[in-house]
Amino acid sequence: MSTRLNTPLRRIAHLDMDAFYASVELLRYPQLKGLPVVIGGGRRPQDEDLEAAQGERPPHRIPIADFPRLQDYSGRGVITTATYAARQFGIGSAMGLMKAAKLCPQAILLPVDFAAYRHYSRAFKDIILEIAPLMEDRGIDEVYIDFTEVPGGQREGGRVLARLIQKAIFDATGLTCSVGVAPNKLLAKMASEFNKPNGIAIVFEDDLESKVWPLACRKINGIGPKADAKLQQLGIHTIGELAQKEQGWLMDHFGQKTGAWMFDAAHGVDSRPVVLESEPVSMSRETTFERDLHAARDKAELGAIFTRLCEQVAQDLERKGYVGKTIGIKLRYDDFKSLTRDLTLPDYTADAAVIRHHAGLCLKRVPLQQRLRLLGVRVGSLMTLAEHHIWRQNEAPAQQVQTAMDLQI
DNA sequence: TCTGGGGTCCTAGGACCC
DNA sequence: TCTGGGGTCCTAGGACCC
Repeated sequence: MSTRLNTPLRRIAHLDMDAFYASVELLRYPQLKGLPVVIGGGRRPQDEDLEAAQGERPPHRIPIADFPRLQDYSGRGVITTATYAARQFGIGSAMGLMKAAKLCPQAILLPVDFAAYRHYSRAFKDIILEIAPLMEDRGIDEVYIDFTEVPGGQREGGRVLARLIQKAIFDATGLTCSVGVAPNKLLAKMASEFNKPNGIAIVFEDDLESKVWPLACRKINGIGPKADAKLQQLGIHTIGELAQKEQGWLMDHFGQKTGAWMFDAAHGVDSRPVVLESEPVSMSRETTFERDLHAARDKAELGAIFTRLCEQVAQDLERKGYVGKTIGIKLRYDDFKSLTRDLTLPDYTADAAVIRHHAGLCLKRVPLQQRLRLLGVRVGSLMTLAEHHIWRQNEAPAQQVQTAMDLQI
């Protein structure tokens, strides 16, 4: 009994901004509220018209008729976000814009404005950090928060604190979010979907059977289309059905690690901590061409794009203060098949010319008869500049000795 | 009118070393 | 001479997530 009083219940929150990109756009263009709006695609001349129109009058005064429509778009690109009104037409994210245009040609198409989304992302995260300092960044519109030791974090299972954070974010930005609070990240992530939008869901261990087991396996973060298809084939559709299987049986079908993990997940078991800081493992840039390119026939164009990608990665590394020693390329052929090649250097670099040279060597190891639709450049095995400084003092002299010995032989 | 961009983690085989 | 394992690093591909 005394342990119960002294040890607070572990309460982890998952917070997810509601239709984030679309909501940010609606702050700017409130006249579009309730209309089918789609965000995505590459830049087009119409986007500049829209920006020019903004220059002349406040965005909220731009007449709806002046916005670009899906039917005016031509080219590659997918939907990043669609408003609920657009989803009514069967439009969903990751759908090709051309396909979406057939479903709802009159939908308004806005260009992606990452600078704006990043600004609001920073803003809502700063607000959370002021209230609850143990926050894990999970991308532009999601975070986990450890409520366990935060004052008020235990009240009503976390509902009071969740409400406070929701209100603080809304008051400062006008954006709404959904929060799930549960004993761990796995359950919190599921719970944040329960009452979307602008909702809160509180889950305790005892709620597993009633609230989690009826859900589709796909709702487990980590079970994607492939694993789900395999589960379906085995006659397993819900998390409850998954939980009925023995761990050994799951390990036989999905491998030791995945099987054990699935078993735990189905039983609501997850001991992953909330991670406050993490170092990047790799940085990359890639681009899909406006039309498929051929290595020989479009050599100059391809070469220029390749060099630009290397320069961008080098810039990203430098701006963020990293060096890396694994240089890689990725390409996608016109039939959508992709492949990667990489090589590891003896020393770390962030130099565009060094990256370009070794990415070029990777490219030589790849068949180039077929047209390409995408090219990418990646630098991995990253290290911070500070770490690299120390590494050079220890490792580099050892390598020099090695080289000297090799030379003697 | 198909199918973006930027990531992480896992697996698996081969090289190489002890 | 034959027969082992482990451990680590490198490379390629693939699943998954936002």
